[in-house]
Amino acid sequence: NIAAMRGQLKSMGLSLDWQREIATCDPSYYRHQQALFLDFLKGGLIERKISKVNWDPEDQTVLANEQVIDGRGWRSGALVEQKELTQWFLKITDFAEELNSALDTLTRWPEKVRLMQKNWIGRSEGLMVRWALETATAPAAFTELEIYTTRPDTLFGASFMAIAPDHPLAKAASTSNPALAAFCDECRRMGTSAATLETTEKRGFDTGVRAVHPLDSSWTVPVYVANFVLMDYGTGAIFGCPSGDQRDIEFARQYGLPIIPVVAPADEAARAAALAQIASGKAYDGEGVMLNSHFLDGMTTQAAFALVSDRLASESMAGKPVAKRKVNFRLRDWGISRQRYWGCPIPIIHCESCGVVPVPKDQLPVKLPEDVTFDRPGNPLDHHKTWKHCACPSCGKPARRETDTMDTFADSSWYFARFTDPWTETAPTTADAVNSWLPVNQYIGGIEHAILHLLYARFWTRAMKATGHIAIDEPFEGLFTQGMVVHETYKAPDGSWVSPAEIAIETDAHGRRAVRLSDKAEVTIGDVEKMSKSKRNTVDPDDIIGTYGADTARWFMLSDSPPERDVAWTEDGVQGAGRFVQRVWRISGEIADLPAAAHDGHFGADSTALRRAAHKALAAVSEDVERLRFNRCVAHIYDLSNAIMAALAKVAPRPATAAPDMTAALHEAARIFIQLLAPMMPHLAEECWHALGQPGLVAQTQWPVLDPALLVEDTFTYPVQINGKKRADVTMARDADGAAVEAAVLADEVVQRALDGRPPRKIIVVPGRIVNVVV
RNA sequence: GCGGACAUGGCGAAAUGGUAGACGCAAGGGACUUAAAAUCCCUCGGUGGAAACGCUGUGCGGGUUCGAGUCCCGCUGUCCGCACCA
Repeated sequence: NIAAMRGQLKSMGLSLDWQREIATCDPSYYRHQQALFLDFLKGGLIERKISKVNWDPEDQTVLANEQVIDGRGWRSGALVEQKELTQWFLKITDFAEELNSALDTLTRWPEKVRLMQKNWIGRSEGLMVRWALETATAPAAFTELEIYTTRPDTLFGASFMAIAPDHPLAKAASTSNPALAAFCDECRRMGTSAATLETTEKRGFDTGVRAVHPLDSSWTVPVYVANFVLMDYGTGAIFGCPSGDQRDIEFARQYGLPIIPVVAPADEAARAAALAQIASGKAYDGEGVMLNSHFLDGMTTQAAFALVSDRLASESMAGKPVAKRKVNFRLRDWGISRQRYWGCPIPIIHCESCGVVPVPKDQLPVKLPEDVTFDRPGNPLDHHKTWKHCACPSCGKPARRETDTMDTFADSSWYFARFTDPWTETAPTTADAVNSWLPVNQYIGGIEHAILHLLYARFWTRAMKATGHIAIDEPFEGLFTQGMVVHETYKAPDGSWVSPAEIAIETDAHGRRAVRLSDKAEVTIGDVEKMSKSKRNTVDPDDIIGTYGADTARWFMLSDSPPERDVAWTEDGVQGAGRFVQRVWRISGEIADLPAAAHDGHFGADSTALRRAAHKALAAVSEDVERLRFNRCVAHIYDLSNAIMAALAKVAPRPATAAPDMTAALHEAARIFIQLLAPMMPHLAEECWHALGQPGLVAQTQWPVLDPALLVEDTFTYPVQINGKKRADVTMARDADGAAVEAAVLADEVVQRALDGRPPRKIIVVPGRIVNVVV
């Protein structure tokens, strides 16, 4: 099946879950993923480092931040521990700059996705500044404190320094200060969930350490440990400029620290407003002109930024520059270690004497044991009696396998590359195949993959390039994010959710009511929401296919909404699609039954009108299908269906005597009709194609050839506006010139009445479009 | 808090700055039928009118334009992403 899939990859998209499933069913896939891991490790793209995680001691699992429910760090009754784990990290941050800047080259990606990735990568330009510490106040061996700031221009507004509770200086100062140590502990227990952050007040603890201002050695500021400073961004230390930062101003007001306005807009009124705003406790973080800033006064913020940066960079302290420019990223390295059974084993062996030893490539793949149990918390691989015990490939002594498995995002980060030559066993990819097939022309997935999957795949592709497995940077040339299928929700009187299959909808002039089938209880119709098991608003694909067929289901989904938007699954809508399926079959049958008569190639008015309709639909569908506007394709096909029905109605009373030109036109229209709908209703289309007496499969036919002459009408009916409002129609020959159109419009009765004898002030003729008369 | 998107009938939605509501669903009326289903025909933004036709209408307030659902400015609302990122 992978072989069959291969030819389609270029042109079609599959859902990520399908792709992932296909990829991981391939027994050789993990072998190559493990080989890639080892290549990445060798290439310095992977490192093993200590990371702090939320640990649920009861379930023995790592918790994601969003799983740590309440602010005190509890989850399902158990206290969440902060635990340090040694984990494997892919060094995506090494590519942060490139992953960010290359987003601009992805012109066929939705703007929204590119923006989300930009925000996620979070590039910022700033300055690293070293502040000297007053020796008498600082713990031994601490002579300076380095901070990161994006606003060096506001340095004269500094009134305090703040460091993270995990900052080395905080730890050192804690040793002689139990109260400070207690405060740091409390901060660590704080949750990091959004809800917690919103409600938590800014709190700090004065360490007693004082720092010397880099631009004025006579000026010192206190160093606090603060609960809002993050250890893993920048240096884990900041300088507080209350007038220019909302967090800092809250902190300063709480602890009675100075608030010095240093930036205000140049405009006098705006300046007063900004100063008043600061006085009332709201920071001004915009741009403007410097004040209260000594040699910077009067400069723009940009100029001050540059001057301070240059000046501090040229000054030196303890033999090194005081400051240097630094680009920082919000993006973190990708921790791929999972303490789970399901996933690709990490091909590493830990040896007491040799340390971390890669599994030799000829011993790959490291396979998961099949005799595992899930009867207790924790990682089954770790509990397995024999699996992890092995000999060190290097020294032969007893050693231990890595029991962590890879994040499954690793699997989905390169399957598209493997698919280009899935039979090769000697390497993950073969150069000719992978470089000729990739990048994927059109990728399709849900918006939920906007950041993680798509960013990881972009990174992994670059990593494979660095290790010589591929020659491209960007895996996906075009990206389309499709919507979800959503459904109404239903709630019984007792508040329980009721599934769509258990209810009946009654509709009358007063509206819609829902009743539970089992007990006739009135059911409340709720919002249309993403299908979920918990709200029971799901429909079973097997039921739909059993009742209506796959073509009906597909047709309905394509017809209802543009593909990037959610589509609401409704029983009425599916029934409508089902009726259309019947109609298509009927049309095919009726036209197939028309006697075939000799035709001389001349078409009369009625048959030409039908041919125009067919070719117009062909032109419109051809264009819209390329642009993935399937709901419009459906509308055009309905148009054509209506035109064919109308034509059929005329010949229906006596089909045996139908004019040969009309018969020919109907057959042509039917063929085009079936070919247009074949991509959306493939099964029905084949049946109809056969019924029409056409040879072979419609799927194998050439797309119909458009006759452009049929798109051009001989006449054009101009809408005539008077002062921008449509008041009349004037039908002209297609090639009538502007003057002729103008004359005809002015002669029109409605226009004459509006002009009331006066000449028009102005008349605009847009050839082939519209006429507007200004009176 | 920061960033972004969107707002059109009872509903899903159409509309390169050029006839707002294509196409479909729902609803109402009719034909066929003993009846129902299916099928076919008609009506379907609001409002006035017997009708012809008129007025009005794309969240709200302005602006640009011969002409704005579409472009610009300011609001309101909804949704999405990120979020103590210095």
